[in-house]
Amino acid sequence: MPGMKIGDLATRTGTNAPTIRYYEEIGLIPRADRQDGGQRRYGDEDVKRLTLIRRCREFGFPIEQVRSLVALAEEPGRSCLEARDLAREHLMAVRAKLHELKVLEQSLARFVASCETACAGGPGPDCTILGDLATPSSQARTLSEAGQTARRLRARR
Amino acid sequence: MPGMKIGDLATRTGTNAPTIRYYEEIGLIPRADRQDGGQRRYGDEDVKRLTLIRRCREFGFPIEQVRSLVALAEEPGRSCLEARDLAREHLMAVRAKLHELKVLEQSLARFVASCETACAGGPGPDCTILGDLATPSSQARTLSEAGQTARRLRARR
DNA sequence: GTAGGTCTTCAAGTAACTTGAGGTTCAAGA
DNA sequence: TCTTGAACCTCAAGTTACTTGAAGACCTAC
Repeated sequence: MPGMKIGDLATRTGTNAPTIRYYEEIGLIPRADRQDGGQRRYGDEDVKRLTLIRRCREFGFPIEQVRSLVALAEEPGRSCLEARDLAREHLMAVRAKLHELKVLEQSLARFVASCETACAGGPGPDCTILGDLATPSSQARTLSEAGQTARRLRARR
Repeated sequence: MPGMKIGDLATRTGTNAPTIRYYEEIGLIPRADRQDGGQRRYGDEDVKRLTLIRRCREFGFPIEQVRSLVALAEEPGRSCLEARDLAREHLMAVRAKLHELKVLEQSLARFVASCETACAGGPGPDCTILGDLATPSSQARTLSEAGQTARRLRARR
């Protein structure tokens, strides 16, 4: 009776139940306590852990990267500098993604807006505005650099 | 001699060459012109198309979603309203992601900063700050809602 | 003309889930 | 107390989106 079951944890963290079982299987989260019938029970720290995991996964950080971040979060006695460096690298990658995402957002917003005014009703023939969406970003290297970062992060386990 | 080869397109868009071949195979990009020896040649519009594709993929939009967006970008005569609606849905999803990413960025930044001051040198024992990273976001539903959106977008082909 | 880097196809491998089958558990209502 | 239906269990197979490898062809530069 203490703690929530897998379905509750799932809805609270925006994860599917099978995914949670999968994470347990690969050891990304610790094996959950079972009650008599064998059903898993979870507590608040499981919500926290899984939230962190999902947030990272949502933005393309590979499981192995997430695993090391989670490990740092769990063992507080470990080298603080190591944690900081890992977090800093993570942060840089996140910022690169943030930048790219803003570019995408602006292009889309501009597209929707011009759609609104251009073809107010019928099928407009001059709706080539999407071309704008596809222009390589100002520096023309941001995308590939973000890729680089991601790949580098992946490489170092 | 006209146009660039696959390696050039790859570096310009931050894509691997095999991925480009794969995209051609599944029909996400049109079959490239070949020169005598059978090697693919690309032009500027290929850079644009692939940039758009990669930008969308980078943020988790499934291939089939990207396919329809690209299709809209190619056929300008098509229903403008349809394009707008699709783009608008896309935009909402992007904004949700943007919000989540900002939360992640701030948590990471705060973590790095407090690491800086707390353990300026040796291994600090009180480095439990990572717990902060894992707190469910303010509304406690943002993450799952973003998931919802993504799933809905995926569902409608 | 030959060396090496880049290209070709095709097949198999990988990551991170997702879905399905077939059965068990549990809380709630009759 | 019994029963029924939703939610759980395990295990296996399927899916998406690539990635890697093998074995060979091409092409530019010396």
